[in-house]
Amino acid sequence: MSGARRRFSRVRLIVARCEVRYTGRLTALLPEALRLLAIKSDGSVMVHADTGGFKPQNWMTPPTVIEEEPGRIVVRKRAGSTEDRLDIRVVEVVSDVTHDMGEAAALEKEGVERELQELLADAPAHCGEGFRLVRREWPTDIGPVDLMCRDSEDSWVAVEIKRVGTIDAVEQLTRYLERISQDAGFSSCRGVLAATQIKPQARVLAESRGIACVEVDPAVLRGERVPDLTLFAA
Amino acid sequence: MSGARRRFSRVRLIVARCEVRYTGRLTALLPEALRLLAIKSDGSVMVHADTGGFKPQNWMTPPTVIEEEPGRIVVRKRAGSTEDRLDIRVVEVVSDVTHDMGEAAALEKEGVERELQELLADAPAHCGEGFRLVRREWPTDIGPVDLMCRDSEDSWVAVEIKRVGTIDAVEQLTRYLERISQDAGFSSCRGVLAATQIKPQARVLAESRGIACVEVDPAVLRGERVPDLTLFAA
DNA sequence: CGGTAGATTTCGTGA
DNA sequence: TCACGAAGTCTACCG
Repeated sequence: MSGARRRFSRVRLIVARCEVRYTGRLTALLPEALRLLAIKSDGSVMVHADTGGFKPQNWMTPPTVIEEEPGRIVVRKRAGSTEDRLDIRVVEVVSDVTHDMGEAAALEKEGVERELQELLADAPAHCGEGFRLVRREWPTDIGPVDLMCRDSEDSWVAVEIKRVGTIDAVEQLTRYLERISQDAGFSSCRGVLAATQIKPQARVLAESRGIACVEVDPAVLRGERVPDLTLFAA
Repeated sequence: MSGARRRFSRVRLIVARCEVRYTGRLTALLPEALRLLAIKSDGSVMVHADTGGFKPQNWMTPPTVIEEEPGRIVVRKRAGSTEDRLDIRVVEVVSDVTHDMGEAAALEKEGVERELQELLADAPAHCGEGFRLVRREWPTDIGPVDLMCRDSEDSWVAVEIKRVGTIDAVEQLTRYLERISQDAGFSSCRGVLAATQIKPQARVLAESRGIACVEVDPAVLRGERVPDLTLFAA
């Protein structure tokens, strides 16, 4: 079944003078100009200009229905009770090619939050002195705590891990702590925010709520780099 | 000066079998496969597969430095103290075309939060009966309140405006209210969350904190649509 | 299918 | 330049 879909794996690239109108969550009009249209086999449609970085000027994400007739391409998509719609009025086609693409292997990433959580689960002491891991993804009814630990005095500590620690992360951890502390035995549970980078305002908010902040370096956790000696200097 | 730059307004499209490695904020590897490379004249580089929606599998946003030699394209970019780097090992080129693009006119948008704020500033009564606007973007030291109003009993009301009202919006408004209520004369200030759509969980959280929720319809605010009569029925 | 959290978020704006 | 907040965020995951 999925093999059958693979056969249609292709990208169509159209360079054309066109006007594009989007109606949906907002209304947007791209006046007539030369643009690049890219249509993927999964139904994605992108309208690119020569500038503007990685973001298309206009687009539609799958699942879509694409209708084409001479001088006109309409892309439609259900969006709740209404409909998102991309109307492309094609004035002149400069180029229109379709390329068959083979099966693309998956992207391998490292350095995202997931990996950070794995590294800190293996070395919880980087979150605080004497920390021992009790459980990763400790469940609460409003979502899982990234790491639940006990500290050197056997007190509970909930650790929230982010790549970038923002106010949102502090709010999230605060909600967990509110929830956890309602359970008997956890009333004294405290919180630690561990992140590769912690925003100043997040730090202020966290510390005003008694939440500790720890900046961690993934390279150090991976053992690729020797930690800054001053961290351990007496 | 800007005219000179315009002359190089173009997009280069390469379909090639290649392997792509990104190192920077994280490390990512795309194994060898047939992919679409798009290089814009502003220095943007995108690596697309046939699926995966509007987001490239790998990319680099301007400003970049692009170095090319046979079988290899390297895209580099300063990122703080380090360097972001996209290494493309090109095994086989299927197609390599460059298209000149004219000047693309600017995009016109409406319907975003900004417009909603303007509309509600002109008609604050849609946020609550008898509301009068005192000030838009009322400053606090943790950020501006969207609308500061007084209600029919002359009490202060802080209005937070969102397109979609989520838990985050409730948290944000809660912070403002905490901050505002520390000032003499504002201790009784209450909060209203106004949004075109309010998520059920956000509504529950808001109401548990005494924050009122109001769903507003931009079309009605613009006078394009007659409001649902049941809203005003006795 | 709806809701939540993550993202190389990107992108704009104001200090 | 930095930091924060919006975005047609998009996307993956979980219920």
